[in-house]
Amino acid sequence: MQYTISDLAAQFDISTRTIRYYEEKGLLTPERDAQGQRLYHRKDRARLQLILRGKRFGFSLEEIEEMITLFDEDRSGKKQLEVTVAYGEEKIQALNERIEDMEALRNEMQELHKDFQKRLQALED
Amino acid sequence: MQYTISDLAAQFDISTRTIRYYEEKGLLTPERDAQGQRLYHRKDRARLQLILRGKRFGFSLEEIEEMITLFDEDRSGKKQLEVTVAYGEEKIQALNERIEDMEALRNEMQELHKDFQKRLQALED
DNA sequence: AATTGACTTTACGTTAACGTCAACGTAAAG
DNA sequence: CTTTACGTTGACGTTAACGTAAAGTCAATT
Repeated sequence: MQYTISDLAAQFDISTRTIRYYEEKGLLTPERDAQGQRLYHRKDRARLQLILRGKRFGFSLEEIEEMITLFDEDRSGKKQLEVTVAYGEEKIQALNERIEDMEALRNEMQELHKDFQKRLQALED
Repeated sequence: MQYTISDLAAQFDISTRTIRYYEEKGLLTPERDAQGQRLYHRKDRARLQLILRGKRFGFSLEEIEEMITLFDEDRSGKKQLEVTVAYGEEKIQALNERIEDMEALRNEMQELHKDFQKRLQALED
């Protein structure tokens, strides 16, 4: 399964410029066909999806790059593996905190929402 | 309990410029003392906290403004209440989707992390 | 053969979210 | 009374993350 740049743009509802920009920044490295056109495969698509997901949580492209290259390179040496594992744990922990934080926000909003619903009920009686 | 601008800046580890910027954009409206200095109270502090929380999830200041004014104004009329309640439900739903999305990201990272741990274990035997 | 459509690169433009600097006011401390 | 610390309002600077326009390539269609 392979995609052209506008295929991906359509799928994710972003501009081709955006995709090329991610490549400029080193976040994507698609193949090229005989005419020099970009060819994206399953793996490139997954990467793009990760990028967009990260963006939705307020991570900068720089942070996202860190996160995806973290588990992407050949880290065969033991030392390298140790660093990767330790750093990965940090990142996952940070993610967990963020999730909790977001749940707190949702709960706050739900409380407020309940209040408003009550007031509406009172009016409807 | 009241705070000066640098009190808040220190508490949240942001610059005073940032706080003034949020005021420029209408997100904060602190009192002024006799000398024209900004005075922040409990409610202002809570608002700032909400703003910063929203930022961490990649919401723009414009979106954040929407969310905080949503439950902030005097919406006494039934029509107003209905609109607020309906809109609030939408926002909460969006938040929930975002939380799920974030959990998906965390799970992906955890899977990768496990792989690396296994490879490390294999080396250590 | 000419047009259409999708792609390419290069380069300048734009906006949000601040940083930074200048010039000034005020109040407390030494 | 001067210094120090903290506040104020402009106003210009900066950076990330794209938008947009120009000029060209290539393959398929008319």
